[in-house]
Amino acid sequence: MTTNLREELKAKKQAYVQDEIISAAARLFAERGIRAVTIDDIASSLGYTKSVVYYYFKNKNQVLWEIFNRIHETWMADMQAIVERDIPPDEKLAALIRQHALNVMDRTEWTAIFFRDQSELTESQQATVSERKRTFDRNFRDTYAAGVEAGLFKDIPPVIMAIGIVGMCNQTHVWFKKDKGLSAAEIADHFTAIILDGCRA
Amino acid sequence: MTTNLREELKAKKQAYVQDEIISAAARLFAERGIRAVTIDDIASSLGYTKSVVYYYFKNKNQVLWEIFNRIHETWMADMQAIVERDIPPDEKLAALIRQHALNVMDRTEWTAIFFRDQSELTESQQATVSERKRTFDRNFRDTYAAGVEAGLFKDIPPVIMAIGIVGMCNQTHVWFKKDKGLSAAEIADHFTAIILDGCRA
DNA sequence: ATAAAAATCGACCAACGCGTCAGTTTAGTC
DNA sequence: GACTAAACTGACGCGTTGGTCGATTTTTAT
Repeated sequence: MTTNLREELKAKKQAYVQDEIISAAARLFAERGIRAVTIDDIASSLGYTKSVVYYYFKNKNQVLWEIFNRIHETWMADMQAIVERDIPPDEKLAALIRQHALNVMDRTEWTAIFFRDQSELTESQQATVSERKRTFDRNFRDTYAAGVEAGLFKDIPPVIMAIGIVGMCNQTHVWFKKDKGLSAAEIADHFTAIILDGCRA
Repeated sequence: MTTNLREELKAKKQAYVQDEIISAAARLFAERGIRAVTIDDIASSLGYTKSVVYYYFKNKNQVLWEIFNRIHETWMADMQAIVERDIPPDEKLAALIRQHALNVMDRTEWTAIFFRDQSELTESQQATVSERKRTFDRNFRDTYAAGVEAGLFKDIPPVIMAIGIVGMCNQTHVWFKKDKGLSAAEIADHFTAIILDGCRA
C-alpha cells in the first residue's frame, strides 16, 4: 500500500497542474488568439517555465484540444439532461435556450475559443468538432420541429431557428462581463422570452 | 496634361491590384486565421511574389486594416441610409435587421475577420474599431428604445435586443453558403420576422 | 532611341517560437 | 542514508516568416 501514496500524489498533482495550465491557456487564447500566445506566455502567467508545460502536455495542440473537449463535455451533459426530460416542446426549447445562454456566459473565454479557433485544430480534430456541433444544432432543430408538429410554433424552417438561437447566445461572449450590467440569468431569460414569443403559433 | 495620363494609369492599376490583394487576403484570413496566412500565401494565391504585395502595401497590418475599414464603410453607409429614413421604429428596426443580415451573408469572409480578429490590430486600431462597433450597436439600441417609447415594443432593455440581434445576424457567417439551402434574402426575412414578433408589445 | 518612372524579382536577414534534451533538484520509499 | 521516480531547469537547434534591399525588367513620355 505504500507505493500508492506516490501514485496518488502524482495523479492529483498532475490533474491539478493540468487544470491550471488549461485555464490559463484558455484565458490567454481567448484574449489574444491561439497563435499570438506562446507556450512561454502560458507558463510564465503561472510562474512556470516553458518546460513545465511540456512536462504535462505533449504540445500546444494538446492543450487546445483539451479545451475543446472539456467545453463539449460540459455542454453536452447539460443538453442531454434537458433533451431527455418528458416535457412539451416549447418548455424544452425554452430550457435549451436558457441553458446554452448561461453556459456561454459562464465561460466566455472557452466559448470564444470554441467558436472562433476551430481552424487551429488538426484536420481530424476539426472533423470531430464539426460533427459535435452538428449534433448540438440538431437538438435545437428537432425540438423546434416537434413544436411545429404539435402546433405550438410557427412553421419557420427549424434550421433557421437553430442557427438564430445559437448565434444569439454565442455572441454574448463578446459583450458579457460578470458583475457589470445585467446578470447572466437576466440576459438568458430575456433571450428565451424573445425567441419563444417570436415563434409561437 | 501628358503627365496626368501616367498618374491616372498608375492610380487605376494600383487600385485594381490592391483590391485583388485585399480580396485574396480576406479569403485566406477568414479561412485559416490571420496568423496562419503568410504574405507568400496571399501573393502566390494570385500568382505574384511576396515583393509585389510589399510594393502595394506597407506591411501585413495595412492589408488587414484596409479590410476592416472597407467593411465598416459599407455597413455604415447602409445603416446611415436607413436611420435617416422618416419611418416608424418598428419598420426601421426591421429594415436594420434585414440589411445587416444581408450584409453579413454577402461577405461572410469579411464578417468573420471583422468579428473574430480584432485582436490582431494595433492598440489604437482596436480602439477605433471598438468605437465603431459601439456606434453600430447604438443605432439598434436607439431604434428599439424609440419603439418602446412609442408603445410598439415590449419593455426589454434595448442593450439586450441590440446584442441579440447583432449576434443572431453575425453568426450566420459560419453556416451560410451561397447557392445552397435557403437564400440570404429568405434567411434575413425569417430573422426579421422572429425578432419583430418576439418584441412587439 | 532614350531617359525616367513603375513594377517585379529573388536573395537575404533577424526575430521568434516550438519542441527537445541532458542534466539537476525534490520528495517519497526502503 | 541510499535509492528512485517525479518534477523541473536552461540552453539550444531548427524551421518559419515578416520585412528589406539592390538589381532587373517593363512601361510610358519625349
